[in-house]
Amino acid sequence: MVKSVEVMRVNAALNKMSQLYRVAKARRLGELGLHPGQDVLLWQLAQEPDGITVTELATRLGVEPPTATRSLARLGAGGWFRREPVPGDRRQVRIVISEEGLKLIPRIEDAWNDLADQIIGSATVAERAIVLSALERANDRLRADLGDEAPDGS
Amino acid sequence: MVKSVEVMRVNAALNKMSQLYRVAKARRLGELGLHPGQDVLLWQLAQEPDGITVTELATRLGVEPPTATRSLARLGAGGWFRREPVPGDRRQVRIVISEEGLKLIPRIEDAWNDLADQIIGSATVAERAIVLSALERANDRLRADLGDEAPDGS
DNA sequence: GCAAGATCGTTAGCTGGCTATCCTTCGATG
DNA sequence: CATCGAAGGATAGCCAGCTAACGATCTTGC
Repeated sequence: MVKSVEVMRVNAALNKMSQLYRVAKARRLGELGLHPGQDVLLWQLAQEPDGITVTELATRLGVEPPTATRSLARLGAGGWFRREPVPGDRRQVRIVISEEGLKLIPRIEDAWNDLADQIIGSATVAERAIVLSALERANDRLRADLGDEAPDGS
Repeated sequence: MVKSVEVMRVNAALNKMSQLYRVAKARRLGELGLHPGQDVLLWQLAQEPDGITVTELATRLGVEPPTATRSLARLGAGGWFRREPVPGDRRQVRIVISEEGLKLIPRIEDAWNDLADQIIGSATVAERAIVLSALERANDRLRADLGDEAPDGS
């Protein structure tokens, strides 16, 4: 078991990080007319030019299907994607990113770049490697603890 | 500027961490009849036996006052705190934790311990030091970027 | 002493996460 | 071929974060 003082600091740091990261991202994305979460959604759509189903999208986002449905509903007004029926299965719908949506991708990636640089840019190469591996290992353990196996999507 | 591949991994890891940490915490807190966020709120109240104002609470939580108001409203039904008028200023209200609320604190801290252990327990002492310092430095930079100066509360 | 500005807390309305539930459609089984 | 279970998507309701804006109160300045 880890020391208690360390635990409190880790807990505090994680809580803050969780929140600050979200707020900082919200600010950057606001300039693009996007809200937090919509960036990852669009980016995932951009990875599959032929489109993906709602459930597949939710899985890649690491989110439950209802959340994906609602995000799409909010985002729908922007015209950044279209819905196409899947031949042979009338239950499914393919979500396909539009031209307008594709244009946003580079700007989204720029925003991510800025943020990541802000967060780990001050660390040395060696430190970054340790932090990154620690982060990914922590995620693995959390995932295992939750009995979940969703790929880490974005 | 950090390399792009690294950026993607950091971004992915942070997004996931943000989410997994919250879900894992939700599970632990659910056993105590609490929702995510309410743990930190109660813990902060416990740090000041004489109570604090809503605005002060919000500041310590690193949250906006309306969020604190609503969290208190939700939590109010549980009887974990009471409201006391502030002599000399009828605008303010002191939120004071109750006996019942105080009883939850050790169990909350236990939950945090479990989580932190799950996250950084597998790292060596040296790695933990690096990760912790990197996390705190990242938070400082994010805070500075946001032009905010809220103390990191919990 | 009165008016203008600042501060405290609350309410309203937006976003996004979750679970539970329902409807439609597909598949598998009798 | 008819039914019943499984799966995809959408809906409803809960929690929590934010900004904008309001009434009440205190403080400041004239």
